[in-house]
Amino acid sequence: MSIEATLAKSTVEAIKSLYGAEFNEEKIQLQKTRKEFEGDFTLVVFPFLQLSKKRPEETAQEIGEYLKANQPVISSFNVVKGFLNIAISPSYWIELLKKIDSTEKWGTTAVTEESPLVMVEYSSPNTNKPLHLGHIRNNLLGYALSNIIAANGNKVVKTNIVNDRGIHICKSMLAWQKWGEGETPASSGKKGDHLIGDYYVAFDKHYKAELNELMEKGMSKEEAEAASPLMAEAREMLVKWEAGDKEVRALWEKMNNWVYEGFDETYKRLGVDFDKIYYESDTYLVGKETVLGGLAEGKFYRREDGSVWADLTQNGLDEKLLLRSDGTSVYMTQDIGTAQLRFRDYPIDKMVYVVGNEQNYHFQVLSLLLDRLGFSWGKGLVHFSYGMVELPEGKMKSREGTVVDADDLMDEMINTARETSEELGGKLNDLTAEEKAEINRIIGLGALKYFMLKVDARKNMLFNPKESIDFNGNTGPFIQYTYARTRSIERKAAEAGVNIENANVPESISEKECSIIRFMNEFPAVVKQAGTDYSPSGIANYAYELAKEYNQFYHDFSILREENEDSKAFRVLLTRNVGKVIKTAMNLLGIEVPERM
RNA sequence: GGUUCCGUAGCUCAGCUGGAUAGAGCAACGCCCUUCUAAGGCGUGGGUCAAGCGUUCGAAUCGCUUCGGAAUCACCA
Repeated sequence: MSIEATLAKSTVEAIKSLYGAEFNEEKIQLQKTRKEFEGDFTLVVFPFLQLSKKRPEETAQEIGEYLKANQPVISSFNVVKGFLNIAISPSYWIELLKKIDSTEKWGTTAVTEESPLVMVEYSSPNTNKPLHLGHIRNNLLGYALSNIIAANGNKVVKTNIVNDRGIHICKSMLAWQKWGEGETPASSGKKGDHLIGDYYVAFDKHYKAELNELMEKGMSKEEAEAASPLMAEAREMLVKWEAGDKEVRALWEKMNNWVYEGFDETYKRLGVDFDKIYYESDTYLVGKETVLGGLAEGKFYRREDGSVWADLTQNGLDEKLLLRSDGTSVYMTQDIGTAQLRFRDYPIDKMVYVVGNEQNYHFQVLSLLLDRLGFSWGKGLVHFSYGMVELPEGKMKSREGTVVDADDLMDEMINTARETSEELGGKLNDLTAEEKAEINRIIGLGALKYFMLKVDARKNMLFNPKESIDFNGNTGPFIQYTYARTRSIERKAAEAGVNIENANVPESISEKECSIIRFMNEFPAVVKQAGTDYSPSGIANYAYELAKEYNQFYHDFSILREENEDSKAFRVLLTRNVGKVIKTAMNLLGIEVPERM
């Protein structure tokens, strides 16, 4: 039983014994004691006043005395107004530290045969342009979330649905045909996704020019858009694609493969991966079948023009189009098809979609439709809805060239890490170039990842490219730095022959040490909370707090210079486990930690 | 207009299942490297928790209203 549960249970007994009343154990308010007061846990006694019919101070005093008499782990208590501050004896914390040390994966729950299967969809790129800052947030959140869900004892299947078909792809293809002169990633040295992205931009440029020309001739904007020969060609290409035209399909495959090679590189560098990838070119027809099946069963209805709709007015929503009058699929149809295929492939208990908050409505509808179509997990699907990444000028706009490219940003972060470590007096000078590069990569990407993950996912966040991402303060590198220090202490302790395993328990330990162990005591609850809230930021902020706590300890206490052998061993043991917990937390976020930096 | 989300220090963000004097980091200004890694530590200044009303012993946190901002409401994806 955890210490908190023990205290809560004991408090219930105290209420019963002192006031002869029952009190629901779950309603007991036990919190961490604030720094400015003495103690480890604080019991809020206001809720008991009705039962005690006494003043808060008196009530707290009585309960405190009862607890102290009945729970040997309590070393002392004090009362401030209606707050009962309870101090836990150091021996308890020492035992806990040993337990943490001997628990292989402290804070995580093992997966068993019976564990539910959770599928997490994230990333979901279009194949017509490279990944940008918004995708970075998506990928990092999705990956971290998958780790957190897995750490809470679930089987996790990470999946990616690639939007590889549609008019936008045809635009790139057409532009490449017209102006590409056979350019390939190999011939130009460009990454495949960037190459295709350039042609997507080229299409837009020519299209805009064409519209302007037509508008100068007196057409309205709408008329010009309808009359644009370039757009007509793109549409024609899409029709050919859908008809399975050999030439178009071959070009499509060739160009998409360039993009995939580019994406793979970016994913690898970001450190994310997938267990199963779906392609919309495979799923959109399945969606159509499923919708037609639903139509036959009377779940949907057909309008006079032939289009198929779902009536969601009884759910407080509108009517939703599922198939166009020409029989082609819309976005929603594809998602239904993808769901169908996934359900065939895996025994899914829960589905989590990591998709931006701009699609809240879409997922509300999808949930209802999947439920109506008989998917057991449809109703309970989770749309992990995250906020946009904004620039100081507002939203990123590809047309205005304000998009922050994912590859460029990663390059920049790693460069900055290198410059910083050189400025700091070349602290890595005894390492080989490869070792240095590896550490700078870990730090640069750590800064980026932590920056993206520490803020509440559902909020829009601001990224200022000019001010860039910090390496000081509440950052990834600070936490990594703290970890590197713990590892350094461990190495030096081993060299000095400090005997951790068989050391005696020191006679006394400091408040700070108790406080750090109390911090580690919270870790399993933090992981659990992050799992139920789907909140990587909870883990991120915890890692920072723990690192900060240890840094203060590190500064104020001699660890290896401690005279008393037992104390020295104890502090090294503490250090080792702080490192262990930091590493686990960071790995849940998908952030690597360096052995030194 | 309907729906949903957001508004906390100059800036970026924590805190939100109601609890003590609202916290970090950045930026500014002091101090600390012959001392286990200074990407660090300590200190100073900085707040009408958007505003109002309500519920309560107690509200940044819950409810209602108003004001700001964002997203969405397509035979686009």
